[in-house]
Amino acid sequence: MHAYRSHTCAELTQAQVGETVRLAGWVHRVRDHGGVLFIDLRDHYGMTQVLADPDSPAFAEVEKVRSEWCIRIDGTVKARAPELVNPKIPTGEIEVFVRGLEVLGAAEELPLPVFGDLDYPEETRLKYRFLDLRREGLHHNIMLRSRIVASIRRRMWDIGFTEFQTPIITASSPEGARDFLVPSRLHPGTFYALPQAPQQFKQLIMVGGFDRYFQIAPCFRDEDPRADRSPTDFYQLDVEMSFVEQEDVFQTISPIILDTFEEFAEGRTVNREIPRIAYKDALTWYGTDKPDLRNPVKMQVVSDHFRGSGFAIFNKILEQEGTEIRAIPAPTGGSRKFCDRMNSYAQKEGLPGMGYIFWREEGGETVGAGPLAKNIGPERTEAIREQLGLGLGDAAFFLGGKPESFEAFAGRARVVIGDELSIAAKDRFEFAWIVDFPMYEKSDEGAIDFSHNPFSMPQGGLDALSGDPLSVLGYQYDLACNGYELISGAIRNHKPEIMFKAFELAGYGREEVEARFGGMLNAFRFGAPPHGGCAAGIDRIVMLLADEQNIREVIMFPMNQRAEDLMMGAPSAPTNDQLRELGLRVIPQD
RNA sequence: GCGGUUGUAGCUCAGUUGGUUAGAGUGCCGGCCUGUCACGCCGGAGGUCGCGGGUUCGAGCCCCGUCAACCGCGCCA
Repeated sequence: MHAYRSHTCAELTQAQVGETVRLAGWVHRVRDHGGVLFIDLRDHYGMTQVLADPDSPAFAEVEKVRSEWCIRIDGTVKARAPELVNPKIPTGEIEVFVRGLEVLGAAEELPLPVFGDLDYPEETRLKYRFLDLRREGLHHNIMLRSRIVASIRRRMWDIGFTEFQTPIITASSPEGARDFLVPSRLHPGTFYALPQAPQQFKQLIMVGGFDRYFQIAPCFRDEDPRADRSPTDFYQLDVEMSFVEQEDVFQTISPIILDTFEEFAEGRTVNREIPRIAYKDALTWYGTDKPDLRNPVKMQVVSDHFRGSGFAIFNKILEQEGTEIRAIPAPTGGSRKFCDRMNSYAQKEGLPGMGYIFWREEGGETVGAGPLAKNIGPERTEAIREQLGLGLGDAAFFLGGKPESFEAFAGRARVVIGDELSIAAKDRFEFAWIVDFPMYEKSDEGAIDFSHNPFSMPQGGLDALSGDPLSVLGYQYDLACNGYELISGAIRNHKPEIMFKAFELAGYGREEVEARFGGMLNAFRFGAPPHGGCAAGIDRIVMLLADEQNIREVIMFPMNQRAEDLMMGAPSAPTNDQLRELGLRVIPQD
């Protein structure tokens, strides 16, 4: 007999009745009736009820075990009488009569119960992650993650991609997020950095003559976390291909994502036709570049209806350059109560307020109501209703000014409206490729800076870079799904002269670009192929498929909100010896 | 760095307008119980009400400060 088990806790059926078996696992639950005592024994695979009574030589020992002790039992498989069968578990037709017991690991009183499905504080869960991982929900999520990763990897191989590993200890990349630095012992005073992504390596792999690379790659960024963003490290499906245009990347990656989502959808539907939405349109219609398209609310520009109208506030706004009035339609939101609530929401968010019109019945007709409708009169109100495609019982909210001043709020308001009115579809995955990202943006100080990836190819190539930088679009794209950015990618800029020009517009001199990206730039001088790719957030894909709102629910050992590992005690102070060897001194913080 | 929410028994929570000895469930300890599968019944232990200060005859509750956790903003090419 094996030292620990002959079967798993999910394996035994009536076929083994009468056999002597050995099981090992954790005590999930004890039910002690004095004369007979039941234990639900749990392992990774499932649950088996074991029992003992005074006829068992191990009875006295079995009476002592408590929740979450790790034990091994020897016993005989018994069929349960029909009325005693437990249909809730696969092993419910049998039970094991215990004749021998070995305690493999006793447990103290638990800081976190494994049994049951109550919610517990994040702090406790993270500190005792090993207990939380025993619980059904998290255990299931982690297994799901593993299956999703395996599925993606198989799919990538199936269409001719190969996986390569890239360095973890590497050079700092000056753009983008904060680096995690690693001090060099051999070269005191210098530092390696952990890669924010294998970006430059995967491009060098293409220059190296390989094609269709992928990697489930760890990425390291020293930024503050969010519910959908892990601090310190996370995983990406990193992809790069040679001799491709943007459309080739879409055609290659879309099926991978769609098929993976369908495989794990469990009844949820997946939109197979992925729309392409220009970045600019996404901001206008949804107020964000990662719209949740399950929400039917689509904002529209309605400036013309207010130009020269009786509504002085918007009139005045429209006199200024670059201003717009936009409407957020709110189907079924046509009550004063709801409109007022949204108006105060806007005020809470720091805006002066949101004008609104709602349509109600008056003398057998659908008429627009509310102060704004009074101001602009019935004709304009009706024209707005027609443009927005609204009707009786609906409402619309209005925001005015320079789009960048209210766009982000409009996006949030759209989500709140969708939630409050319960008009967003559930049980769906709605994807959209967001395309035509601008190459540059104006910083708060007015300087021109890269708005996204500086390694992207500008649409129109070198010629496009001689005009207004702010109007240059890049071959750069995101895949949005249900309000999350799942994928980000680009066709890369593989021509040194275009790269110098692109960086020059953002204020980087030739020497600086040479110093910072010399490795990659040099490679582009020796026959670089046109190439492009993308990176998909593994953690977010799993989060969506696991129907979780927080990324920690799909990461085995996550950091807390302050990037601390409460279980391992990271970060921690180095020893003086370590510091001396590295030539470092810690400056005390105030 | 800023804003919001939360902090009471090992765990999950309740605690009225500021008023006697701060409660419940669960877990733990002891006792009873031979068919439970959230077993049941009886008893017991277990509290710096996050911490510090203030107001008050009296503070878990009100005020100020502070710490921690989470969510959001900034940040995240």
